[in-house]
Amino acid sequence: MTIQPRTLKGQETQAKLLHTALDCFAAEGYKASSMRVIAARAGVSLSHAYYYFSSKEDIVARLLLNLRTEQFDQCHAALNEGNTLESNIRSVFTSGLHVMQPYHEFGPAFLKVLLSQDLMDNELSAVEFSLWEKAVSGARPLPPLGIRRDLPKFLWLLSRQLFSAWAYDQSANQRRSMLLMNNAAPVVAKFAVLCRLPVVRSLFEDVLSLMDSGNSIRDQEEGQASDPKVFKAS
Amino acid sequence: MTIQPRTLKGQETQAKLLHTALDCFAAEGYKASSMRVIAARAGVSLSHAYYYFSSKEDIVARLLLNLRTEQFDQCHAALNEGNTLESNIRSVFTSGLHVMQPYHEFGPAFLKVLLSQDLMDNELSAVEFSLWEKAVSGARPLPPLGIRRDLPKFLWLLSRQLFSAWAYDQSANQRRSMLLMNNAAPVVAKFAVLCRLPVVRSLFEDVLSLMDSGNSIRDQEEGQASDPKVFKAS
DNA sequence: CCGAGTTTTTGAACGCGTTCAAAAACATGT
DNA sequence: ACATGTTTTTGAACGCGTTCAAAAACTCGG
Repeated sequence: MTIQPRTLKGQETQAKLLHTALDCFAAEGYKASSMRVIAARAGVSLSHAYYYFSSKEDIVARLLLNLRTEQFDQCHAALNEGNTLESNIRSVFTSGLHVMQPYHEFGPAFLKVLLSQDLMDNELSAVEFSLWEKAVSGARPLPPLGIRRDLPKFLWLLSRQLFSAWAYDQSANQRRSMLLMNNAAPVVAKFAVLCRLPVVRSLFEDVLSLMDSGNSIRDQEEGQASDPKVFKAS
Repeated sequence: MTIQPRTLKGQETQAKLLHTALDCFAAEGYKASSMRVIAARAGVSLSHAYYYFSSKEDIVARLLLNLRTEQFDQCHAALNEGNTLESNIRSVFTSGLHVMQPYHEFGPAFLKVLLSQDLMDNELSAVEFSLWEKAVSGARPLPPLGIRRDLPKFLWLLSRQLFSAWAYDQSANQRRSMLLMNNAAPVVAKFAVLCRLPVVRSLFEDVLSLMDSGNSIRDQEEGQASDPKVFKAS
C-alpha cells in the first residue's frame, strides 16, 4: 500500500492496478505474474506500479487479506448455528482450504508475508482471530469455562502452524493438509473436554504460556537497555 | 551439489568454491554474498559456480548441514552423562542456538531449504533426528516406556516448529526464541512424566498421529488405499 | 492566463539468480 | 602426432524486483 492517492484518478488507478494484479495472479500464477506483466496489463508503466505498491509482497499481502475476508463471509453464518466445537473448527478449516486452494502455489509467498509482519497488530490477524472467536463462542455445548477465554488464541496459533504445513504441501490437491486439519479438529475438541481435569488443564496453560513467550504482543521493548550485549561483527 | 567432479582438480575447485562461499556468508552476510561475489572471491567465473552448485539455495543447504553437524559434535558428549530429560532437551536447544546465532539473518533462507526438501529422507534430518534420539535414550531417569519410542520424533518435529519461530524472530539477539526454548524444555519433560496417566498418554498419541498424518514418510501413495477418508473439493 | 508547487507517470538503469551455447583444457585410443 | 570424446570454464544474455531522477499533468492563488 504505502501511499494513499490524493486525487480521485489516483485512487482509481490504484484500484485498477490492484484488481489487475489479482486477476493476473488467478489467471497466470505467481511466477508468471511479474511486476512488468501486471503493470502492462493495467496499462501503466512498471515504475508506476511501484508508486502505488511498495513491493510485490505488498500486493500479495493484499490478496491474502482479501482471501481471508472472503473466508470470513463464507463461514461466519455456519458458526452461529449451535454446532459442536469440533464441527465449528472443521468449518473454519475447510472454508479456509476452499478459499485458498486456487492460490496454493502462493503458499511460500503468503507465509513470508505472514511471518514478516507483526504477529498481533495488523488487519489480517484480526480477521483470522475473530473467526476463531466465533468458532468458540458459537459452539454448543460451550467449552469448559476455564479455557474458554484462551481457546481462540490457541486455535488461531494452531491454525497458523497448519497453514505453514499447507503452504509447502506437495501432495496431490494438498490432501495431506486436508487430512491433517480434519484430524486436528476432533483432537482439539477432545483436548478441550479433558481440560476439565486439572492435570490436562495445567498442561494447556503451560502450552499456551509457551506460545505466548515466543510470540509476545509487546515486541521491541528492549528500549534503551542498560547493558546491551551488542555483538558487532568486526 | 548436483555434480560430483570426475577429476581431482574439479573436486578441489568445488571444495574451494564451497569454502569461499561459507567464508563469504560469515563475513558479508546473506544479501551481500551474491553468486557473483562468491564466484569472484573464489577466482572463477559466475557460470562456473553454477557448474558445481545448481543454485544459491544449494549452497545454503550445505551451510545448514555443516552447522547441524557442528551442533552434533558440540553436544553429543553432554547427552550421555545421565542428566535429566529436561536438561538434555535444553542442551540440544542451546547448542543449536549457539551454532546458528551468527547466521540468524539466514533464517528465512534456511527455512525455505528445510521446507522444500523431503521431510524424512535427507542427511540433514538424519543428523537432527539422531540428536533427539540421544537426548531421550541418554536421559536419567528414562522417560516412560510407552512413549520412549516416539518421543524423539515428537521432539524433532517440535524443534522444527521452534526453529521456524527463531528464523523470523526480530527481538534483540533472538531473546524471544531463547526464552521460548528454555520454557519448552520443562513443559515437555513434565508432559513426558504425565504420560504415565492414560488420559494424557492418549492425548500424546493423538498429537503424534496428527503430526504423522501431516508429514507422512510415505508421500504420494494416493494409489488404491483401502478406505481412505478422502475429501475431494468440488 | 501565468507561474509555483504538488501529484502522477515515465524511461533508464542496477544488481540479482539463472541459463546456454560455445570455447578451452584435458584424457585417451590409434 | 593426431583426431575424438569428455570434462571444465567462460562470456553474454534473459527476466526478475527494485530504485531514481526527471518529465508530464494537474492544482490553484495572483
